[in-house]
This record gives sequence, structure tokens and C-alpha cells, in this order.
Amino acid sequence: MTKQRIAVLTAVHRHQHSPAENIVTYVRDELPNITVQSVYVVLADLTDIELLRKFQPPNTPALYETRASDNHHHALCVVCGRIEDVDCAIGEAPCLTPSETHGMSIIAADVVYRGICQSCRSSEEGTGSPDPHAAHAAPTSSGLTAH
Amino acid sequence: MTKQRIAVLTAVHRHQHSPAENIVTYVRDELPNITVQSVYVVLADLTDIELLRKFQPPNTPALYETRASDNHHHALCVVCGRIEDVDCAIGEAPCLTPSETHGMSIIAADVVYRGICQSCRSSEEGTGSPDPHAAHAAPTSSGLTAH
DNA sequence: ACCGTTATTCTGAGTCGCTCACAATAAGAC
DNA sequence: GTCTTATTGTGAGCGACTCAGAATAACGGT
Repeated sequence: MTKQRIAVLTAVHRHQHSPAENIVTYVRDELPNITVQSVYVVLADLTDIELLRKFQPPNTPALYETRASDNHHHALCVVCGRIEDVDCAIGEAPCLTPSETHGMSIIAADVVYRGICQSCRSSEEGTGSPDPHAAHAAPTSSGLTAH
Repeated sequence: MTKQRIAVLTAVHRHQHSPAENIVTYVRDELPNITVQSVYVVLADLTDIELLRKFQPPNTPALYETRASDNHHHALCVVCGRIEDVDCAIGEAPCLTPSETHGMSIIAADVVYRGICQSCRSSEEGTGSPDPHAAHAAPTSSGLTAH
């Protein structure tokens, strides 16, 4: 447990669902000389130890969070990219009973809900045709992962 | 509807869950001069039209399949990387009722079941400690996406 | 059939996110 | 306080994909 690891862990703890690149900037507040590669290594190590969980949505760098051991899921706003944690819907192991597993023994199910978050929905109501480009262009006050 | 697009479509149809790179080689049986970039463009176009569906598991290039309109899911063997289609378990829209959506209106749920397929399970039974490295190293007789 | 317009494909370079090999450094054990 | 091992830092490199722009091919009208 080095100071770099603790710094990365607290950075992720404070900024859930952050990509590695953001973690670097957060950690550099404390350790200005830490390198990008070290952060990648530390993130991978902590993920192996299951102190962190890595979440890889499409078209996005991998995001890290500290809720690692419980098997929760994620809701992803397709407009602004916001991500929220979602607990299992149906009991403990929700989607763990697929209809036909082709002989596979299932370990876990990763669920990604795609939807539109409240703020994006209200800002789209005024617009005649919603402009998905605005989402990627300007993450205004709250960045993609800062909420 | 050009011959390139038809060739790509049939290639994906014949080789479900194939990455773009493999599609290139398949298509080149018919159109030896097609370029990698064209295949990428065609795959993106066909995905937009919803003639294809793009599936992006972690640590793997994007895979394409022709079952595009139905919202089915995938089971992924964590040892050999084999992928099987899985229909919805609980009714029509299985995991579409998360416990707390944080104000998001959910459009769809993508589910990835992680497990171990039958052949990997039987080959691991002999081994004292299962060696996950072998998985990435040698996809033995059946390649990662050829099954 | 010919021509023009638009969509599709090709060429070649470039980007992003991440990984690798290896040297330098720091942390814990004796 | 040294020694050994784990952790960081350095710098290059890779895979998968994207982009800008030129060349080509597919329709639609005459």
C-alpha cells in the first residue's frame, strides 16, 4: 500500500465512474509527479484485488468505481453519457437465469441500461429534433463523469 | 446496395460474432480488393440501418451479428472467449425494470452473461489449477469466433 | 445510351486508449 | 543499515478504429 495507490483509490472514491485520464489529473493534485502509466498499473492492480471495478461502456474509455464487490449494474444516458449505479432489480441475482445457456455455467451477468436522463429529457423537449452532437461537444458545468 | 455491402452482410451472416478484421478476410474471398476501411464504413452503415448489430465485449474488438432487431443478449465464456446468443429470460423485456433509475427513462438493457462453456469446463477438470492464460494463447481447434 | 449528381469506396495518414520492456526507485524484512 | 522484492517511472509501441480528401461507381433524367 503505497501513497500512489492510496491516492488513486481516494481519487476514484471521490469521482466515481471516472476514466483513467481523469484519475491522473485528480491524483496529481496530491502527487504532481505521478505518471499516466503508473496510474494505469495501479488501477489494474486495484481492480485485480477487487478494490476497484472496471466498467467498459462502448465508445468510451474504461471507467472505474469503488463499489467493487457487489454485483450492481449501470444506467447510461445515451445523450450526455451520464452514468448511474443501479441495484439488481429482481432479487439477488437478477438476470442470472437466461433461457438457454448452450451448456455454459453462468458466473455473473453484467447489465447496462441505456436510457435518457432527466436533464437531457427536459432539454430535448424544447428542441424540434434533438441534437445528439451537443452532448459530446459541451459537457457544460458538470463533466461527463463528474456528478 | 452495392456488392461490397452485400458481401459484408453475407459474411457476417455466415460468421456471426466476428470482428471487423475477420470480416475483411471473409469478404476478400469474394472481393479480393476491398479495403479494411471500406469494411469498417460498411459495417457502421449497416449497423446504423439496423441490419447489423454491434457488440462490444471488454478487451475484444467489436463483434458483428445479423440478429439486429430483436433485443437478445450474449453469453461469453471467460476462458475461451466463445460467444453464444441468449434470448431474454423473464418475458419480453427482462431486466427493464431496475430498482432505481435516478430519473432516467430506460430504453433498453444490454446483458452480458459471463460464464464458462462446456468444453472449457471439461478441459479444466483435469487441471489442478486452471490456467486462464492458455485461453488467450491457444484457441485450439475452434477459433475465438468460429463455432 | 449518355451525362450529371450523389453516394460509396479507396488511399494514406493519424488518433485514442492502452500495453510492454526495462531501468530507477522506494518499501518492508532481516 | 543493508538487501531483496515490489512498485514507479521512462519511453517506445500496438491494436482498433477514425478522418480528410481523391477516385470511382451507382442511380436518375433526358
